[in-house]
Amino acid sequence: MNILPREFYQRDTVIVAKKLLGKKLVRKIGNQEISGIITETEAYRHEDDPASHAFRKITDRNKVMFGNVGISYVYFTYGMHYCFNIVAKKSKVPAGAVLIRAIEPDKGIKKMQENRSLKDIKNLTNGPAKLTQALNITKEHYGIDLTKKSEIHITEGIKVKKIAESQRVGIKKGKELLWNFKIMN
DNA sequence: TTGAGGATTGGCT
DNA sequence: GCCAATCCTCAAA
Repeated sequence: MNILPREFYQRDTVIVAKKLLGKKLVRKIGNQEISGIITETEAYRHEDDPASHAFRKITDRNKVMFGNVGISYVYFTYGMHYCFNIVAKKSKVPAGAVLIRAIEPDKGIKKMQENRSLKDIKNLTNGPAKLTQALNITKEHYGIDLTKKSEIHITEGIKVKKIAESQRVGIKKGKELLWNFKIMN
């Protein structure tokens, strides 16, 4: 399966968020492979988006959002959860990233069940902090290049028939923007 | 230097 | 439906 090239992420953040639906998120742990199809994403941009971590200015945490595209942005929140994002923006814009909110388990389901201490497949990776736990993604994976065949990368996946747009989840500002995207297959 | 709050989840009522 | 868990980040003083 082909890894998505850097240029894929060199477009408007909202476009990339939609295009990432149906793609495959692959996590390699030693010689084992865990993967899932991306089924829900959200776009977070820059100064036009008050909900974005990059809204105010560059800091130690959000600095990768201002850097090269196709890089992972992992952050820690609520004292117990990690969320996984991919830096994506057109070249004119200084910052932006796509939050991966849900995936559908593909390979390594048994390993995901171990990581989550849960058997129920439909609840394994259907939330932003659930999928990082299932794929064992932590702040160790902050700033890694997803266009290389490393621990985490994104490949071509399935065809998407229809995309549903809605308000983003769990934010206070910027709710009027319909930048949450889900697969409707 | 400090403390308020967070792109969430799961368990309990 | 409600709320605790839990700790890192950043804005404000």
